[in-house]
Amino acid sequence: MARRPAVVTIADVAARAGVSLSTVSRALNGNPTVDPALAERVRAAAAELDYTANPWARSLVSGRTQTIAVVVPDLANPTFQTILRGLGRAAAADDFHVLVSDSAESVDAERTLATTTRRRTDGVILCAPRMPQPDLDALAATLTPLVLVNRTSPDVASVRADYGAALRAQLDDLHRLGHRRILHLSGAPGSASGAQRAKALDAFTAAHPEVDLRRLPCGVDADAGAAAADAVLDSGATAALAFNDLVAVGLLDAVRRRGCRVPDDLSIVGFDDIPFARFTTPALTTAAVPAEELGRAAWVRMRALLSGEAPPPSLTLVPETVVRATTGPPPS
Amino acid sequence: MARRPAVVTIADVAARAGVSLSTVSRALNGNPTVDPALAERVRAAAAELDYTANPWARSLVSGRTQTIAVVVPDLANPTFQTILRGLGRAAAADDFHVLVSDSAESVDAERTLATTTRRRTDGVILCAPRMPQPDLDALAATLTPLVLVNRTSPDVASVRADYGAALRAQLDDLHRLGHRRILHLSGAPGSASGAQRAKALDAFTAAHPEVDLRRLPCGVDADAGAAAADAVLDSGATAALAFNDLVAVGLLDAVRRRGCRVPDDLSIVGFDDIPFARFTTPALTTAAVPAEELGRAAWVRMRALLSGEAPPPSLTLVPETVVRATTGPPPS
DNA sequence: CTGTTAGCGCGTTCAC
DNA sequence: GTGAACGCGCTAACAG
Repeated sequence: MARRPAVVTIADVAARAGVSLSTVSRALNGNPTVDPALAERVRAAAAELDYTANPWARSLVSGRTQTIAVVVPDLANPTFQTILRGLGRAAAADDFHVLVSDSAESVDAERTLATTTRRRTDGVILCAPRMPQPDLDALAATLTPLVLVNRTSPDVASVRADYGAALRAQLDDLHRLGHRRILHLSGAPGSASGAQRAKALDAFTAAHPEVDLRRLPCGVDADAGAAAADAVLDSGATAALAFNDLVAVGLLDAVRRRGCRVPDDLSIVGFDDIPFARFTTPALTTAAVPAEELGRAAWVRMRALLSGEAPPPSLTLVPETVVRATTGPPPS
Repeated sequence: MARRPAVVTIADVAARAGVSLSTVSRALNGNPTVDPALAERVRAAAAELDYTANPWARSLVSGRTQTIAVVVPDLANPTFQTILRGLGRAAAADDFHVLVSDSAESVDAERTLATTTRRRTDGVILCAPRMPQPDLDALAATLTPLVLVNRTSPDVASVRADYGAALRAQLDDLHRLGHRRILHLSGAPGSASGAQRAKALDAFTAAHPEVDLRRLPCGVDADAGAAAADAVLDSGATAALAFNDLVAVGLLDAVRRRGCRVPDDLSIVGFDDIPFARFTTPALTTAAVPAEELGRAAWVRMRALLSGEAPPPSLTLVPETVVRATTGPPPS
């Protein structure tokens, strides 16, 4: 049984202003074909009654909700938090609301959530780093408007960071410092950025046969980084590149507890530049993924899509290397 | 002009199953007065057509949206992120959606957002740490169902951490260690938890006249903590209690850069136990606010409210002190 | 320029 | 047990 809250409807406003429903609707929606005097009277009545159009009724007829859906794998990940924040604030500035869902790292949930939340919103912005490409393409075909974050699919608007380019820069920096035994903590298998990075790794190996560049499968959080500490130390590598800052932080802490000096004994490089990267000891060298900017850019594309315009071209930002204090020359 | 996407409606299902609209509606809503065989036929038809009821039409008639609104001051704050995560996952488990808004630390925006998002959802969960109590009470009177996080108001469901009790415990620990000159970095003025803490500070001062306990106004983020470093060092205090871990982290980093040894020269205590607190150097002593649990508990109360039940009593969790390595005896 | 009318897609009384 | 009809609150055609 519906609790029907006693709210004021357009009929109340019409009665108070002494006009018809349509006039109220037109006046409040800024339709220019209304007599300015009447429009003013309507606005006054609406204000006195504290009237706001029922969003569901409005959506039912207009097909629009002023709301977008955002799907992320895990709200505990600083990068997604930051993307969400940038996105949310940008959308709010355009009077749009944001429906978030956290897929708990489940690709199935991502697919389901994207579809179900689409039904209650005007479009979806999807972060699905580990969804297989064919699945993503198939999903994208059924989902519009859609903006992808850190993924691409044919004819789909997207914004992404160039993980490959940034990794290349990090490798070059390490090489320039003299490192010849480098370990890459590769994160969970199957991620899209992981593929970009694998390519960069391959290219680097081809270009620098003198470098022993190995990969170590690994998780994506601080615990995973800590768990990898022994393997990293045993590997004899002089530098470790972490999948992200969380992994780097966990690794840094764990190796230091084992008496390893960073960067004297081991250089550590993160990825993302989360807010805390500045505050590790030593401060973490990393690549700054402009997550807030990605969020804003995703909104800009969604907004264009919603107004039927062609969205700005897909955006690729290359994370800038920020050298702090966890990197240095290899031990001699 | 409404883009009317070609979606299947209840009428399509009815036609396919060879029954009336009402039967489809009843069958799909589990109304027991439908012939089981018919119900099955309807479900089959719905499945084949991949039918889902239009949520806006459903909301329009039922008055329910399966969505709740969450308003937070800043999505960049780890505590709110964690609350949101716990809340979101709990709500999702009950098939509810979450509409988030970030007020950008503006009390005005909090008020507005709470009201406007209420109209598109079934209830709101409000984190408004700095809204003056009279304003909060007034807002609460117009907003139902409502669950407050870290605030209370007469007859309003709420979940909170007991900042006073936790601060008391921290002060006792410091006193037991021998500290007699203690500085409290009090955060932005006007926050509710700030008031609780002020009381705890007053009580401690009354009970321990031998202790020089001072307060230093301060912001709520790492930059604020860093900015307070000189003042803290000049004060001659042997221990500093930060408003939250962000402030503590900023302070810790800044004093160490100035050559101050922590905890030998200065003990630092945080508040919240954000994920990163384990990874500072030294690891941060703090009070663990169970943010994820608060989020879950907020949802449990909202769910009760939504089903017309009396919500569980207001919850007050006392953050547990977690002693790590930034605290020790004062310098002798 | 304004009022009347007809849906938007669904849940839910009512009769049958 | 099932179907027809109404109405949720609003916008957009259509007259006037």
